[in-house]
Amino acid sequence: MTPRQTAALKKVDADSAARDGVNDVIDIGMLDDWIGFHLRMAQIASFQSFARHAQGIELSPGRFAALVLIDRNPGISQTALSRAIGSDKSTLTPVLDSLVKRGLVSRERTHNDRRLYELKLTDAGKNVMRAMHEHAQQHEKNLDTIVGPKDRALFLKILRKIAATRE
Amino acid sequence: MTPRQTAALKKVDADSAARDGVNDVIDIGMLDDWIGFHLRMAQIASFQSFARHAQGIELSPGRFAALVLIDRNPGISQTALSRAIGSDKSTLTPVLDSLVKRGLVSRERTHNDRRLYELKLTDAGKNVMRAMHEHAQQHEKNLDTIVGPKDRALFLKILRKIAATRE
DNA sequence: TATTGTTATACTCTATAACTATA
DNA sequence: TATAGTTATAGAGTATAACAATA
Repeated sequence: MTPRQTAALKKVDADSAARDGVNDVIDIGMLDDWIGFHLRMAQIASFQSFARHAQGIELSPGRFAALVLIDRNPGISQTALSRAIGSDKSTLTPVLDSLVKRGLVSRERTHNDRRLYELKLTDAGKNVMRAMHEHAQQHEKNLDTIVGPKDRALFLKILRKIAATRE
Repeated sequence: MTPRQTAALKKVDADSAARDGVNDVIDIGMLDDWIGFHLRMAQIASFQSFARHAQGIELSPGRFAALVLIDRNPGISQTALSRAIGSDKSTLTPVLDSLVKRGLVSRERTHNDRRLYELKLTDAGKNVMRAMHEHAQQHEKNLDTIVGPKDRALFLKILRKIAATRE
C-alpha cells in the first residue's frame, strides 16, 4: 500500500480560499487511500444521480428495491423482505403502509398462518415499477459508461464480495 | 451507535422458508446486474463492519471523516468543511456542537473576519482520531483482503471516478 | 413459549428558510 | 448587499423494546 496522503476532494474557489485563509485544495489525508471512504463517496454520488433520474416518481432506491423484491417474490412476508433488504421489520412497517396506501402493494393474511402477510404488487405497482425501471436504467447506463465495459464484471464481482462478507 | 442489521440478500433459513412458503433464496431480479444496487449493498456492509470495528468509540464514519479533515486542514471554516464533505452548513452545526462539547474540536473566531470560525483538533481530538485510526485500519485491512492486491488500484480508481461524476 | 407484525420512542442524517452578526 | 454560522422545522431512515394476535 502506498498512501498518497493528498488529494483534491473538492476545490474551493480562489476567492473564498483567500478570504478564509484556507488552502485551495482540501487535504483528505489518509482517507484518500481508503476503500471504505471512497465506497461511501461513490455511493453518495450514485444515490444523488439516481434521485435526479427518478425525479417525478417518488420512490427512493430503498423503496424501489422493495418493489422489485416483491415483484420477483410474490407472497413474500414482511419479515422475509426485511431480512432480504437488511433492515428491521419495524423499519419496514411504515414503508409498506405507504406503498399499500398508494395502491402499489397488496397485503393479505395467509390462510395457513394468520400471523403472516402475503405481499404482492398490484397492477398499479407493476406500472410504477416499470416506469421506475426506465429511469433506473438510464442511471445504470451512466454508471456503465463510467466504469467501462472492460472492468464492469470485475467491479461488480468485488462489490458483491464486499456485500456478502460478514466478519 | 449500534446498528445490528442483517445480511443483505442473505439466504432465508430453510425452516422459515418452508413456513413462509417463500423460496430459500430471494430472487433479486434485474437488481442483480445493477452497479448502483450493489454499490449500495457494499456500502451498507462496509458501514456495518466499520461500526463493529469502532464499537466503543462513538464516532460515525461521517464524524470520523470530519475529524480527519480538520486534522489535515487546521483552521478550516465550517462552510469550507461542509463543502468538502458535501453536506449543508446547517447539517454540520450540531455535529460540530457535539464534537466541541466532547472536547475533540476547538472552535475560535478568526481575527481577520469575525464571522468565521477556525476549526482545530484538540489534543483529546487527536488522541481519539489516532485510536479511531487503528480501528479503521483493521477495517480497511479486511476490505483489502476482500478486494485483493491485484485489483485494488483499479477498484479504487473506479470508485473515485463514480464519486467525481456529477451529471 | 415463539413468531409476525405494530406501536411508541428515539437518534442520525439530511435539507430549506429565516434569522444574527458581521463584512 | 453578501457571507458565516445558528435556529426552527421537517422528513427519511434506522433501531430497540413492549405489545397483540396467532401459532
